[in-house]
Amino acid sequence: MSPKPRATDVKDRLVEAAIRLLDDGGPESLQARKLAAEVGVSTMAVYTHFGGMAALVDEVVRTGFRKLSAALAEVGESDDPVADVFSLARTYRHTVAEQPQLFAVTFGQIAPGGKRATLSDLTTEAGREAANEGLEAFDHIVRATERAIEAGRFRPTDKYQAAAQLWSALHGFVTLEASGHFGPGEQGIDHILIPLGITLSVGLGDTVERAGRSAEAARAAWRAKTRNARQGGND
Amino acid sequence: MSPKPRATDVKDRLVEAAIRLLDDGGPESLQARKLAAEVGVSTMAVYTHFGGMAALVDEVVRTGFRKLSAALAEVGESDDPVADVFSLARTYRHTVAEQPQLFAVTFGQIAPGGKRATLSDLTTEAGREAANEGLEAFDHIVRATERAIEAGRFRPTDKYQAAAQLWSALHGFVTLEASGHFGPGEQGIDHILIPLGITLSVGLGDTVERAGRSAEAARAAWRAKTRNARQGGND
DNA sequence: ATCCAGGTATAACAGGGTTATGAAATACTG
DNA sequence: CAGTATTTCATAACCCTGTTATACCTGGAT
Repeated sequence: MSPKPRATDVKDRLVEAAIRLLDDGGPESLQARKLAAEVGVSTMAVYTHFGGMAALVDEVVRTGFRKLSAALAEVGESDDPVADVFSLARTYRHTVAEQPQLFAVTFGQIAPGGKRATLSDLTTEAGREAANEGLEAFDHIVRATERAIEAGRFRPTDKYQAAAQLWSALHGFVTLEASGHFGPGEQGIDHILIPLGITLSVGLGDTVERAGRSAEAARAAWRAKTRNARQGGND
Repeated sequence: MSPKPRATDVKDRLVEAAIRLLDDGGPESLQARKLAAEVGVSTMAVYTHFGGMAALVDEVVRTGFRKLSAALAEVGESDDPVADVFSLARTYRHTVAEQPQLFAVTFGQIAPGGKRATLSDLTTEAGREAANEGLEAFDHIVRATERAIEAGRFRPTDKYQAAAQLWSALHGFVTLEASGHFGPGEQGIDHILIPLGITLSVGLGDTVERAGRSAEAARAAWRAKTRNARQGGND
């Protein structure tokens, strides 16, 4: 079945190098020749392993969604589902802000070579898997929303509909922030994202006081987590 | 001062042709040679009038923001500012959905050739003007928010902060819808966008009943407008 | 009539993705 | 163990796209 798997990790190394080039030099650096030079192979590797640059980019997109989904999975579930929503928002925003170039590609917004990525016209296998990973990321928001409804914090409504509202708002903020609105640095979080979360929570049925306390709890949890991460040394 | 203004409208025709190519064939169709063929000139025209494809794309971006701003300006101001917010949302969504390729470029999300457009690294004059036009579009939301606060519908808060929340949510919905989530057609409007607007209005201080009535008023106004547009024949 | 300045076409160059081809390396087969 | 098939990879070319160098042409100024 496998006559010559001489260096099978070339495929993975190509994807890793692609993300590295992307982070460093933006989409214009994501070129077959640079990629090959980075890994130490010829450009043919791109075609034997992926079939072309488009499919390799699909794989990069898939990796982005997987990273996002993994980051959201790490948030876990506390006994305050609304605080969990705020934690998911902070994590979503942080993950994207850390690798803006990767996620610009991931969200189908930039595509090296000028291709569009409408999720409907995903042809490659990796592209379809990427769409699934994206839904998986969304599912974390759905579950937190469901628990908020069950806990009586949100009015009983369709959980997907409510989660889609939260996702829209969160994604819009992250996108606009990444595009340079809301100024540089982290000021957009306190000035817009957290107030936006409170507005939505209240609009979905929570009280201003409880939503505010949940936002504060999520902020404390976030500080503790980043402090541990810095002490721990990784990331 | 003007030695040979033989066909000065070439510049405008290039931008028009660029948008046409974009709408029809996506960003990959936006090429200097196709553009020149479409207008009936040589590729040199791109360089004498713009200096390169990048500057031409900046001009396309500027046109997109101007269209958006003009569409929002047409909404006008009624005596129900919250209904105006809903009307702005419908208009924003409709304008983008009508020319998804154009606005994918406009929002700096796709850039033919794989360039990024972070608003911070806009070098050309057209790029800076585009950013201003974008702020102008945002200003329509700010003004409606301001009137909602003055009318006592929204709690007194910073109008920019509240408007940024509305903008994030609206932009996020439009972006995700354009990427293919929320399914095809217009179902996302009733299922997500309008409920999202009600959620935000309530969260910002309005009552559920009044927000719902404003949403309904905006829907009626929208139907009347589209009916007139169809009868009128244009668009 | 002559000169000059700017727009234009032509043709070449540069740098991307892609492909044809052959060599090298491994697993299966006898 | 020899041979064969199959997969990976390097080389070199090909095509397409943005860009540029150059000469021409046009229209107004002198």
